Amino acid sequence: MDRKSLTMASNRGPIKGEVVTRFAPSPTGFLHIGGARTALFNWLFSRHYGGKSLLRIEDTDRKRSTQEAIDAILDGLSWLGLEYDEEPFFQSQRADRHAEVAQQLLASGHAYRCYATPEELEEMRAQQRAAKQPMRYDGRWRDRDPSEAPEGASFAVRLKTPTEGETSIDDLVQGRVTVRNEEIDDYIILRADGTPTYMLAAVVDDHDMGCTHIIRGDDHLNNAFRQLPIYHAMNAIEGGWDDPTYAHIPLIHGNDGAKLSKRHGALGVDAYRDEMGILPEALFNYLLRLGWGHGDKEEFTREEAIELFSLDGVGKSPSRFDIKKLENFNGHYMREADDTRLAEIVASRLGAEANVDLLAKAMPVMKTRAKTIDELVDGSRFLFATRPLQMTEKAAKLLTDEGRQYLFAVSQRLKSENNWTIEALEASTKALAEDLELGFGKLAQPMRAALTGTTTSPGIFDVLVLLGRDEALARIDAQAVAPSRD
RNA sequence: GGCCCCUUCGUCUAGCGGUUAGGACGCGGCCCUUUCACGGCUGAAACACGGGUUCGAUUCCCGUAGGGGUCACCA
Repeated sequence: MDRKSLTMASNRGPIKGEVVTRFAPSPTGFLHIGGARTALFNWLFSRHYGGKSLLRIEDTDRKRSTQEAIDAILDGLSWLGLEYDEEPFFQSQRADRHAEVAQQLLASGHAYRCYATPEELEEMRAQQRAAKQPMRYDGRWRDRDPSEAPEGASFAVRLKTPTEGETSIDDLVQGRVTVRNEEIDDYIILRADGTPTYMLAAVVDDHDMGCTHIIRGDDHLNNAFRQLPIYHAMNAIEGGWDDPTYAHIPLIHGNDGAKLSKRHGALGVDAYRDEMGILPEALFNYLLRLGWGHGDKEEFTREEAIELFSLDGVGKSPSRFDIKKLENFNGHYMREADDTRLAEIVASRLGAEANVDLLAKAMPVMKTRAKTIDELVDGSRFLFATRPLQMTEKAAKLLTDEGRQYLFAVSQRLKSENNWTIEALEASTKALAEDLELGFGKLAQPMRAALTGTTTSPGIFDVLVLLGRDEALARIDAQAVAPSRD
């Protein structure tokens, strides 16, 4: 089956094994939320059809590309579990190939030399701007005879794009989109210094990598109409350059509806992992649901996502990033997560004093009380606190004279309790409350303060058992005061 | 400014001519309860506006308004 019938079959889905997608970030910064979702959709799409997922680093802007950014992107992708079927391609290593295609285009008359200087072009745009005319290259060198070229002047190579008619794409997300060809100017494919521009490099790489589907942000929608003429020209020259199928997914906006920028929480995925304590499966699920839906279903495992994902479930309107919902997913996945795994993550943040075994034991009662790893870490600190405990303001208020006297009574009672289990401790503490004719809370809150230094914690008997008899009694005794005689 | 795209509760979304417009997050209430959570129940909350087409429009078409994207020898 050739590419054409593949495209035509797109509403029923491509044929298994023939799909090749790519994620093509430019390494000028971390992997942000929008890029991560684009990567996710590409990956899911090709996995769904049993195709190939490729990765291409668009590092042709050497000034802005950094190794740190490349590492951060690779790291973020693997953390999310998006693995690729081949080693990453580096666009900068393919400049010769790009130039080669530019020469083919030039030799065949699909491109031409433009001797206009940057200053000259800037002036042209200024005039267009002033006259409120569309700003585009006016084709001043398009039909000039090569003999008119200034002696020894440098030139850029421009693509000779069609001037009449119109071009339509059947975008898998946007539907049919049509643009008049006159809107597309003759843009530069090879700079005066002989290096390729993005517009050329992306097309050549997509073709050479065999990409069948181009899934990217809809900020590239206009680029499709600029890139297609290269496919058409090369197809005329040597054949085999069929149009790819496009899918332009809407962008993610910040909470205020503006484009997601660094100010708006366009953090790198590493920040969600390291600073907030988000689990990869939570971000995966959240990103999946941002712009894509499948009926009422909210939670998806990786396998379900691969099974159910399709581009016609992707909406056309931009969506806003909502940290609350991400946190909700995170809480959900933490509750499902393996206790030892969570304990290890928490321990690595707590440092030397942490004990993974104790954390793992505590995790069942800790993790229902946290939405992020950060909260889990904070909630776990009391386990490793040293006496005298730091009291929060609220906890200190609980330790009134009365409260301290209750603690004394509790201490007396628990010291005679040899069976240090939740059930036994609960039975004797509640019996004490009855003896004293007190509500159980009157005893529990001062205990919580004395044992944890805070007013919120897991159930008080869980705390008692987790700390162990000696430490628990020591903490209570540290705050207890014997009732005065009078 | 030209071109392109978008518009269902505050947010993410379901809906694909006839529904009491559904779910989730968040928010309020109740239950559970030793705190905080979790969990359960429950409540408030939306089809941007104006024209058509149609027996009937959230759904199809055209405008208006609002929002977004893009117009480099950046990617």
